[in-house]
Amino acid sequence: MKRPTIDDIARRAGVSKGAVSFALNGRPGVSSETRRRIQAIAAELGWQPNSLARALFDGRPDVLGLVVDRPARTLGLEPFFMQLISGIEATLSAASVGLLLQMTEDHEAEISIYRKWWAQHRVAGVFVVDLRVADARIAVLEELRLPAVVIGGPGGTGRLPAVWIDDGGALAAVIEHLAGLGHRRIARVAGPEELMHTGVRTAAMRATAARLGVESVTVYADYSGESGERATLDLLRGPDRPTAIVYDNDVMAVAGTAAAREAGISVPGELSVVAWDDSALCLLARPHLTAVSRDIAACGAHAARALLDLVQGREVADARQANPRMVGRGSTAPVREPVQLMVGNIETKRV
Amino acid sequence: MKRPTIDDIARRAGVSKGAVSFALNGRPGVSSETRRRIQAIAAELGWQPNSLARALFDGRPDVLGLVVDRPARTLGLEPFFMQLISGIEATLSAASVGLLLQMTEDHEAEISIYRKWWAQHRVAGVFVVDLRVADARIAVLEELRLPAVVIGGPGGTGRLPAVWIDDGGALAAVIEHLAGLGHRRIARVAGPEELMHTGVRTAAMRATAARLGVESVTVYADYSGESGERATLDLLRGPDRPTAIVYDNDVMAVAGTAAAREAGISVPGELSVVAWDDSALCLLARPHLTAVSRDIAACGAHAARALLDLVQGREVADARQANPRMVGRGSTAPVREPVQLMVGNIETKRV
DNA sequence: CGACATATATGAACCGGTAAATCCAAGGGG
DNA sequence: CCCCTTGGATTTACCGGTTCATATATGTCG
Repeated sequence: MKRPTIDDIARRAGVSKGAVSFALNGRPGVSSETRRRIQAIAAELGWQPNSLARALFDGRPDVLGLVVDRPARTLGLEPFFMQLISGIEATLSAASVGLLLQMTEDHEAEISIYRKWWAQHRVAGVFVVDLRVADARIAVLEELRLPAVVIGGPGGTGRLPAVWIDDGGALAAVIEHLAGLGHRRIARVAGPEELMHTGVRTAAMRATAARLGVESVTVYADYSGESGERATLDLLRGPDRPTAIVYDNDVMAVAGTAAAREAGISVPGELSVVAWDDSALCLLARPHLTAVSRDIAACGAHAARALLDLVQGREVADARQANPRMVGRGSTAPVREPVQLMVGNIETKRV
Repeated sequence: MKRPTIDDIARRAGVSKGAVSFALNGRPGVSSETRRRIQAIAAELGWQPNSLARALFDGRPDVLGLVVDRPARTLGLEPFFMQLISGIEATLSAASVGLLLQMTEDHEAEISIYRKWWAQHRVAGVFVVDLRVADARIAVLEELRLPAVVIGGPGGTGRLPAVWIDDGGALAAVIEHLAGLGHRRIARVAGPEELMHTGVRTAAMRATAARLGVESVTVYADYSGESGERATLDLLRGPDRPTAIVYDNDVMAVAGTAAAREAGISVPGELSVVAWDDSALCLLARPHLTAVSRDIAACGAHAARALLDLVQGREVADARQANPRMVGRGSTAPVREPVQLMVGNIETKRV
């Protein structure tokens, strides 16, 4: 099957190539009569612009790129990416812009992918995810002048526009909720320390805990179920056993909950659990997990719109997304009597 | 930053554009001395071919496409796609070929994406997943002569090469295993009936059950946790309660197991459970789920190699991937005494 | 009625590669 | 000494669009 070109249309319409281009792109230079005729022929032939020719001319393809740099092992269960991608995709496909996806397991490799994409004119811009503290990608993208939108932040994104969800506020709300239930020793099993939002949450946790006068401790894991399990058991066997644990993703929360119960610690009786990212996983676990729910797809959609704008040379401002909210379920409960009493006493004395 | 072109190199080397092209593509027509000089300059300038110009010339971009047509809701937890994509990606990125990803929630829409991709010269070929019975995509792709490799089958793929995993054999092995444990009433919570591999598994189940003289029943669900839960409860409350259930994916298996236990049915005491797709999810559940383990990433990698070959005009044969194997864990056990005795009696009488 | 603006269309250049055709000089054979 | 081959390079056309400079007609106005 041969794909029609504007030359075919021009011949059929008995006009020049240029006229066809004008007619199909809605720019002046052809009579409305001719325009209609040309459009009719184009429709009849099923003509579609050759994206390569177009992109070659204006030096920029209508494709945006996303590099995912996480071990495939932890990626599979992580609903985050699929949701993010589906949000991005919804916006891009409406704009007839493609999404180029590449996976890697190495920060340096990711940077060289950007360089390559840029040099080969493969993408007009990129989405940056999993922002790190002092992220090396930022400087490279600025140097290349490759349009980029960072999903994450705020801060640490240089001159690149950022789209983010207020993790700090959400974590504060979680701590407040737990403190309200009487918890006085709250632990958190966090994601990798080098990730920016891990730091944001840690800071928020520290501040909120201090404000409310509760103890807090953060241990770092890698988002995988095994790491969550290990971290949980360490916390539960340690000297000051927490009465509540907040997890930085739902995979670790589910694994941690199962591990705790196997160790004979009832959830939520002796331990309350809060998950981050409210995916179906939280409903697969028993009890159902209380979780922080964020609209990740909406965030992706917003980032996509921002990047489309940026590529077209428009100014783009940083944007905080709708606040996450906590969905209460069966994994959180008031602290049990003995502990509560003791704490109560202390509190009473203080008053 | 300006990206160097072969013209820049030609000027620097004091030769013509053509000479540079020959030198950099390793074709005859330049002396080895000149070739070295040109290559050195190209390396120094950090030249990379403009993929658009190249693709425009030979009418085919070095990009392959994948359309994922599943509701975003069930996609998130489905480790299948991430594993498949990561396998595909590993092969493609080694070959410097991009992967264009698009999501949709509509079979018809998927077909029009193919037409559009083809008409716009966006991809050189596509991967087809979730093969259906009498799949409408096959004819369209053949008509367009768009190179395509079907991940799924065998059969029903027309003239398109297929790469598949032997689901039928694996299901037979599972039934044999369960029958060996004494199970005589085995149910299966399957994926959507319109999917080809669902049918393959159903046929294998029926045949194996008949051969071994066990009862089998299949009910259809949609891969989501809720649907798995519902199907499980229906089976357990029905007249002939099965003593074992095989699930077509791990999400439904986990949900089903949890639902059964909540209904007071012990796993594996009163009910054995086998999951399909051995992801981390199976280890998050309690008890750990016995599962059919397939190397999905390897399958994706193979499909990618096949499609790369196909795009370059080489003949590609159908290929069955390494057989899946069953990983025994805590969710399967011999049938309990009362049932086993009863069945035993019947069997004895028959003999 | 001639000068001039306007509308409509054409032709050619360009984007950055690839490849076929052509050119040129050196070397070999008759 | 001339013809022919051959290696090494150049020229040129082409892929399929976009756009700019340039032609023609048409109409307007002084």
